[in-house]
Amino acid sequence: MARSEVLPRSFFDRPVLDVAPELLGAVVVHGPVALRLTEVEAYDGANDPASHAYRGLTPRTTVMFGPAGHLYVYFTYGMHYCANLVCGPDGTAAAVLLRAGEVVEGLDVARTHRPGVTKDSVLARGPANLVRALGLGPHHNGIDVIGGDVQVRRAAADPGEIRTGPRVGVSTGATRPWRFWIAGDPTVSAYRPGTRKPRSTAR
DNA sequence: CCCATGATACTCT
DNA sequence: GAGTATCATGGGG
Repeated sequence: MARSEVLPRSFFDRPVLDVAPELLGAVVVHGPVALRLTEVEAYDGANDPASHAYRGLTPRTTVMFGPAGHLYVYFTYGMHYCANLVCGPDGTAAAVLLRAGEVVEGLDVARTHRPGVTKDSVLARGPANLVRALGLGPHHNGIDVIGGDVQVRRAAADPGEIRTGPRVGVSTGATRPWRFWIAGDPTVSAYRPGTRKPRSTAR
């Protein structure tokens, strides 16, 4: 039987809305820690007001405009790092934000990355927590995930279990249902489920 | 359980 | 100078 195959660059070098849902279930590996992705979001720089790259190339977004299969790590809210997988051809700025996952290997090491956390299901819940659980940091910005320090193994979630909804924390382009997660997964469910009751009255 | 708020520093205009 | 692809905590139900 096939051992888990490392995703090739061609997997990432496609439209980001195709790649994102297929990443659910895939396993990100860094050192002893392996993480099964349970929640991701797509960002499409050219067409997406919520993307960091929407306003064009800046020093920070250089990696997003580069070739597929590299890691884009950014700093936000004064204290957190988040990680994306760059998609699409060189010159475009699409990427998939890694929002949550389940630690499936190296649990002991992942716990040391998240001191004080007692429930394993929250080790990698939320994009900044995921980065910490994996032991990633700003120095991983731009690294190649094909044959490098960080890799992604192919594995697919049950298509019937995939849900979509609006992205978290974005103010512009918020209606686009470009968040994808695995239904009922404990690493996702407590974190802003897509079924918020809308306030009926206009404001 | 759910919601509201403060912390904190980098990036771009 | 304003905004931010967030998290942990604390209070109320």
